[in-house]
Amino acid sequence: MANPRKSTPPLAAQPPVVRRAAVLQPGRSHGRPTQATVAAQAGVTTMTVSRYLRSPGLVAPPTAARIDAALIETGYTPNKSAGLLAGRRSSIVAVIVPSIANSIFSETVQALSDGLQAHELELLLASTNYTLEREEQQIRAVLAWSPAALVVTGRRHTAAAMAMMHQAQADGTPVVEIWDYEASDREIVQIGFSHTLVGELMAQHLIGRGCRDLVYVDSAVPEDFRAHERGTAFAKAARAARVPVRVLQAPAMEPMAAGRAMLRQLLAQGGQQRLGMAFASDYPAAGAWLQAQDAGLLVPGRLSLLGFGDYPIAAQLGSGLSTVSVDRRGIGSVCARHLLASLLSPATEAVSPRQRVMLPRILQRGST
Amino acid sequence: MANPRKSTPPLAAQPPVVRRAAVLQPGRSHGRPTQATVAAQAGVTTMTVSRYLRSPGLVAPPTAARIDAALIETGYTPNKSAGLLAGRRSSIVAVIVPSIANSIFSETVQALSDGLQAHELELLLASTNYTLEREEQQIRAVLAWSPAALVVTGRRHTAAAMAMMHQAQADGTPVVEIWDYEASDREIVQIGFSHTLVGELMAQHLIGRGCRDLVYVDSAVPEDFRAHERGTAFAKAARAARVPVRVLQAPAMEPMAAGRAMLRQLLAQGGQQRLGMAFASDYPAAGAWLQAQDAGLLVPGRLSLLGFGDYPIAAQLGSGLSTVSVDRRGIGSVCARHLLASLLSPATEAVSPRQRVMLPRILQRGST
DNA sequence: AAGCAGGTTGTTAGCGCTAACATCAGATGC
DNA sequence: GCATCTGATGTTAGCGCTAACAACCTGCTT
Repeated sequence: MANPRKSTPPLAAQPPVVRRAAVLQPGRSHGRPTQATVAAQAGVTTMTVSRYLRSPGLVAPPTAARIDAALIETGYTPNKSAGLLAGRRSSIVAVIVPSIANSIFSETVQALSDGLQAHELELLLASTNYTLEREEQQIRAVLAWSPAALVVTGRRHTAAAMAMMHQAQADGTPVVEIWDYEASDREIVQIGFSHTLVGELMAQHLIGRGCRDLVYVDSAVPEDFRAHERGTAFAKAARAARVPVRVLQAPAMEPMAAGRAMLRQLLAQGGQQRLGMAFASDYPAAGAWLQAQDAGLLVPGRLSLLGFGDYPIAAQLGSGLSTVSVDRRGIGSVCARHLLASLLSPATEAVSPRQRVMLPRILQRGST
Repeated sequence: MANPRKSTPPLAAQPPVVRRAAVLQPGRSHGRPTQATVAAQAGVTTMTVSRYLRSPGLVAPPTAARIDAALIETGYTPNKSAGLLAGRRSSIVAVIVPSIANSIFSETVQALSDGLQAHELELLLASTNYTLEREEQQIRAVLAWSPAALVVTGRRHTAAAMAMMHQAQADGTPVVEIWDYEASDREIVQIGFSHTLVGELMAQHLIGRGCRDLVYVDSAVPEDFRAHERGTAFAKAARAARVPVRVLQAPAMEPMAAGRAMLRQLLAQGGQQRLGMAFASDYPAAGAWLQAQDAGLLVPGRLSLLGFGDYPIAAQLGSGLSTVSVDRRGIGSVCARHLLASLLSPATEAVSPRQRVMLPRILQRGST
């Protein structure tokens, strides 16, 4: 835990935001109606209002009706901060992903959200922009809201982040890592698939389709460890099969444009063999596909293209872009099930390890 | 002189990994270290710890050092709920968008987030999945967290949602509608552009490029009001120019596939004129582009295609897909600036109406 | 020497809500 | 008729933190 602020701008001690009703009672009150307002209106105590809101069955029908009327009349909005503070039961599940925009995670998040919604759990979503440092910050930030559970992406974190995760788990907050599944001695639950396996499958597929010159176009993002891991496994598998292989990093530009650029660059270098290119995602693969088409290159005769992720675009390109399909939604829904189970009965592990491993699958289409 | 009167090191006494003892003190405490834990450790009162955390300059250096050490040793995590409750000062900006996954909004959200980050404001993001009812629920839900500001998408809402927005605004919480800008008598600040104008521009562009048979392929989502609005304006402008026009709803399938399907359907119907198709987004337009290519159709000779949004894919397709460029990031950053201004000085409106209107722009590429 | 400014820390009193228990009717049993 | 139970509501005491102000230190006037 680092200290919150290092350098001290002595006068800049101003709070970032002042949100107060302009002129109010001497009291510190918000101005908004509270349970006390409702209670007064309905002629009961706040406890009865609270009780009615959280378990209406315990309140006598006539009283309930009065409270109901008062709720509407006052326009009461609950104050979750107060509820959380007093009740010590959180309705928040904190989820930290590398990127919100990236649709590869958004489907998982959607599935997770769907699975939790029925149980009145809300999602607190944060993104790290693919940096571990920012992830650490975000974990710290979301923990300040005392979430009921914490979900992070991948199994690589800063030491401080790991410490917080373990601390949270020790305090009884379920912690889950998604989008990865690799043997480890840690006690954090993983839900995902093996990126090593994906890399191997990709290499095997391209070799099986007759490629004798392999290239893995790696993600340009330094901290996209999962993409790198697929690349490493890809290269290893290729070498094991005695097929020449290169791992090249995509240029740091828009992914489809990067795919185009990579193919141009490779073609400029010449080479006789049937070239097999595997990509860190479908987008650069699609870019390369379009580039190949513009260049009049025979796909898959001269060039085979294999993407990753099974994004919609892969199915739309001509005879289709081969890709690796992973159960993005599955990760989210299994995660939801796991969390619900462990929140309801902390002792048991309701979702078995077997259910937490997803199996990646090669989707062969026209490009290989 | 850190003098621990309370000789209870609460953390050291805990065994390494135990699921939060059910056998804790009779108290209702969480178990996690609080400011009181830190204060005891540092030999000061909680107030001094609180003070140090929020304005370090007010604490004497030696004390600050002791507190710093205590913070690290205890592994203190702040409790935002308690802080919010006591301080009545929120660091949350609630943002409600139709879809998180949809990259059209994610860039705006990203820009907004970037703009707020420097001021220690966090984003509470919620999505409506394009239904007004769900939007109302989400507004209700986020208001329970007493956000410092509320940002919603578009200008159509349920009556109850509108009531909550106005109530919030009356209570001093800035409320902003993004992604739309149309004259109205309400007092909610809008930041965006006129979708009517976009529709007109699209029609004019296609007509200008010689199309004499126009089609607007509308969004399949019933509550994507902004797409419908563009379509309505498109049709109106075409009729004004005495050019035949149809507005067709895309089939409810994956957007690119829907674009393909629409073009197939139109071609099956025949027609001699130069066809001009405008789409609700670049994705179906890209689908149609791919379909046209597969069918060997002359673009833009026989068929002109015009997308919306200027997504990356538009630039990648052959000689490019013409589209409408809107300043997605701009909406977010102007919104951030506006919120910061009105949070700091609620009275003034720092961002002028002129700055809040974005101008859509036709981006002509190879497809028209 | 008393007074005073300015910096540093402590005290008190909540914020809005809820757990745990207490209370008090009316209904039931014998 | 009295003890007992059940159901409905109230009372008390916080949750962890912070606003407001009080108290206490220097060091320096006057």
